[in-house]
Amino acid sequence: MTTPGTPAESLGIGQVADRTGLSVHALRFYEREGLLVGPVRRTSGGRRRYTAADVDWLGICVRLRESGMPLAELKRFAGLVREGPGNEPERLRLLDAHQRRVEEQIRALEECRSVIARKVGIYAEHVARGEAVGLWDPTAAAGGRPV
Amino acid sequence: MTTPGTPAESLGIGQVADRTGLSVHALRFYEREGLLVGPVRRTSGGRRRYTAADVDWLGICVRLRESGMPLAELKRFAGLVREGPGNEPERLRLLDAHQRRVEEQIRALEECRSVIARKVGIYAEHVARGEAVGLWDPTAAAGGRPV
DNA sequence: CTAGGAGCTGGAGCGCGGTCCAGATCAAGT
DNA sequence: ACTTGATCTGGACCGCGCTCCAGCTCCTAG
Repeated sequence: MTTPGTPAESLGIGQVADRTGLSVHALRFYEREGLLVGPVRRTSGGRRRYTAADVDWLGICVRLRESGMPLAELKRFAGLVREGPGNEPERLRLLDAHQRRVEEQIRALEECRSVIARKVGIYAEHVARGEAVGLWDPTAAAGGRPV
Repeated sequence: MTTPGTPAESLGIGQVADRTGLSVHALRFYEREGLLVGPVRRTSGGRRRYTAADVDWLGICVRLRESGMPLAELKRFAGLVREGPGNEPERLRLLDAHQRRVEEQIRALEECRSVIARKVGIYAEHVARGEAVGLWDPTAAAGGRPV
């Protein structure tokens, strides 16, 4: 698809920031921290030029981060990829473990949601009743928890 | 031992820590930060005694925190509850807004999960069939499959 | 009575994940 | 040439949410 070494296909840091949702600060930070698979190419003037592959990788980084992977682990993953073929089982273990954590997170969030939804329901009812009656009556304990 | 022979209706900070999953440090911190609805009762010796209502409230705090509510907002909520009846609509708005954020989080996580699951699938396939074959060369990134 | 563990306070410190600043350089438009 | 804006580097700094420390007190078990 892309002719190797074609500079026209590369993006500046600002454009990459736009596309990935990361700030330019974060992009430089990630690079410094070794979260990228390869070194970012530079123009003669020293500006970063990101390839499509760089952007793809950053997209993955964003997903992994969004789902709670710590930078340290992301760094480990980047390291494995950087090493090249041979460690796929390890990459798989890492991703798979993360996936399980994500599933657990979703489960936990759903539980939170249902707890909150119940509270919302209670308040909605109180509010509806209060507005129907006019004002809430502080003396009415209403037989429920105030929370 | 671990369990002081204390009256049933109130709990020491350690017991509350056990029941809520918060550390004793966190419990004292939350109190200092005004995240509790009322002041915690004390023994004559100055030790905290938590009521069931305190523990209930802390349970809610834990859920809200787990689902990403910042302490500042939790504090605001605590403040509203502390004020007593009259501000239910505001409490409702707060909880409802949070609930929506939680739902958005779940959505985002599910998207991440599916992206990750796809990667896991790819790696699983590679690992299953590729132990003997050279898989993918990171240096030949141009035009190659993304990681 | 004594020992040892749980709890107290105020305040310092920490890990994470960036964010921001200063001061310089590069690149593009007019 | 000049201006404007994007980008560069190294390092300082920040917000959040706790966590830990020192030094002391309380309280119960043996």
